[in-house]
Amino acid sequence: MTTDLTTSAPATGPPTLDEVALLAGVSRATVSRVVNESPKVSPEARVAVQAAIAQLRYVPNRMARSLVTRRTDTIALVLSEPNSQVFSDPFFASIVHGVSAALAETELTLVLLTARDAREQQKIARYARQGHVDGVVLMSLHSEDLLPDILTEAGVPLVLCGRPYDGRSVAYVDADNQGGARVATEHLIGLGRSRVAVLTGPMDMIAGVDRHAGWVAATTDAGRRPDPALVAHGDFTEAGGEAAMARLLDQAPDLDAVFVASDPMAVGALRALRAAGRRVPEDVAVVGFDDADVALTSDPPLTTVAQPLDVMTTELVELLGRQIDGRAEPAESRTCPTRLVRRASA
Amino acid sequence: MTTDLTTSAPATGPPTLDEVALLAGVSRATVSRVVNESPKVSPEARVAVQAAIAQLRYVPNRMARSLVTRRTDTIALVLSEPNSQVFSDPFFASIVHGVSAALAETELTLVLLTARDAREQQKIARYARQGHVDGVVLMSLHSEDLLPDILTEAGVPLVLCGRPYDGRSVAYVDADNQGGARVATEHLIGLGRSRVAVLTGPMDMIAGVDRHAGWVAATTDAGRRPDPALVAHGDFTEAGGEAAMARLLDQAPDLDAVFVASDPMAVGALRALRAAGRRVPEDVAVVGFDDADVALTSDPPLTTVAQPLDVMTTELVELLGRQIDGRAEPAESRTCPTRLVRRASA
DNA sequence: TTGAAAGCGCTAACAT
DNA sequence: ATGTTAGCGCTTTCAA
Repeated sequence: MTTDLTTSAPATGPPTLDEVALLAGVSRATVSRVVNESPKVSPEARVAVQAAIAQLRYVPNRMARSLVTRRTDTIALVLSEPNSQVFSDPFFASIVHGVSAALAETELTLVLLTARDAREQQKIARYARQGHVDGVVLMSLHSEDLLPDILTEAGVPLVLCGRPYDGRSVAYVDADNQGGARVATEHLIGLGRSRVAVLTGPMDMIAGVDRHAGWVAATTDAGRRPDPALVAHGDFTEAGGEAAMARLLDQAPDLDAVFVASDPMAVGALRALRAAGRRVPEDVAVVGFDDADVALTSDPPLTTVAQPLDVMTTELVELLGRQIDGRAEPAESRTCPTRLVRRASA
Repeated sequence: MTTDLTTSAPATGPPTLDEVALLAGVSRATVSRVVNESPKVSPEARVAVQAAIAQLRYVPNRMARSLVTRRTDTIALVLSEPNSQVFSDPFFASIVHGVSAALAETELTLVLLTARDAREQQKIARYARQGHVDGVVLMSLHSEDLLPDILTEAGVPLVLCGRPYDGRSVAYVDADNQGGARVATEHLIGLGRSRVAVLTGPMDMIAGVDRHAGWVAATTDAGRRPDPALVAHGDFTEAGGEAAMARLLDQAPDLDAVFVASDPMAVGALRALRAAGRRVPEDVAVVGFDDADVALTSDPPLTTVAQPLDVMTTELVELLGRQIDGRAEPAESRTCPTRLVRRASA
């Protein structure tokens, strides 16, 4: 099954650099230069090579190339989360969309990897260590994740989407959750509301913690005591928001404003408020937190804290790129500002 | 920057086979045999090599291996669909979950790729042609997709998830949509209903076409004329289902049963029925089509046609595996039977 | 500007 | 059972 090199016998598999070189009447090196757009090639040679490439439908073998360049030109976006329905999370979908949009201009390819359990995490770690990707963007939503350590220790360029729960030294990009929550709360206070509640997320997610902290800070700064009765935790879902809002109304019937720390929860909260006969915003002013880069299509339209998802995804690939190129400070991170988007209601 | 081969100087990058061999006091070939679990290795050698591997934290370089084996041990699941919110589609999420579960037992890795436009399709085609993956499972929901042709023509093993719209000769795995729709309709007719409507999907999706065809077949077989007034098309979404149901009630106020061709649409349809003051199932009997392998948690619970997603995903990887190993008939395909799951209501 | 030659890290005959 | 050897397809000095 040895290929006869002396004849121009039809190739066994896909065409190689040598076959192109043969057809174009130049050397391998010249073909390589053309493929890699080196300027040091004569126009005639270039044309001949390009013709040969087209004729043979030549595509460079990335494995062979990677072997020498040590680059794969692909980065992984890994979703480390046991719950498989995270796909349905609009925030996740938006991040995927943003990152791949940021990569669209590039020659880089994005591969999506999911790790539902420790075993799959190991598999991904192996995949990365084996040199399949140049770097990884990790969306890890909870605290007990092995991947950051494994990857860092293995020297795989890594940027987290979302600040790590513990203060570990890893590069990350996050929205300014605390600042956003603070602005939202201040807005509500500025509206003259006296009992401003917060419907925050689970406290094992940093976003939940930070958004709660922002409410506490704004409340304290206004010279008020952060009343525990004004706090309820949802799970960032619509149903969770509805239940938590009901609890809040129970704990503090006199509340006249609420900052809801995610937009699905806000939809649920509005439903609970309606069910309780409270009017929005006359009776209760509501500010939401936009997790999905989508204007909240609620009824009534809500003022929201918007996350700059486009900025975040851009920073994500920018930072990862710097790490890959070796021109990044250790654990260089970004916290992207949010902004308050005022809509009709409050 | 040349590595000094005469000394055991600390390696520049990750450890290589040679370094392991040196440390274990054997040859490269023996290390390779241990790594690849060849039986032709003495216990002593094996132990020594394993120790060296552990000590050096050696991980084989997949690029180098692929270059010679011509295998990457990774397959791609590509989602070819312009609408980026497909991620939210529970059917898609279920397929991803099922395929990766089927692969969990294997050494194969699954990478997810998305193609929102022609440009991204080309990028993916290139990615596959460059030898990054051993094969691809393609979820292409609409008809005008370039990828099947490009990949087939490039000789990339390919299995479609869902029957291709045109009768092209490609391997695919699909649910028996027509059979399922037929059974659902027959069930409704068997219930004694005389005006059985259908709320089907868009006709540029084969699933929509097939499910509609099943309704037509069952209706005709029952000696009835398929009344156009009893047909409405949704877009497989909840909102689309609600709107289409409203249209249906408008076109045929006398309908007393409806087969709804997707479960999100069924949820919407129930809402529309409720809004119109129709009672389910007394007034209108409803059968849904379960796209997400999730028991419909509707109110009231609905009898549904269940797709065997676990079977489908298993077949998907099985078929692709056969193609990769070169032991598959050309365009060998599977149509997986559905079954009717009766619940309280109808 | 071009070509010749030396590998990248690994597997797979082929010897031994 | 083990080592030696020859590449896989490509990039990249180094000469010419």
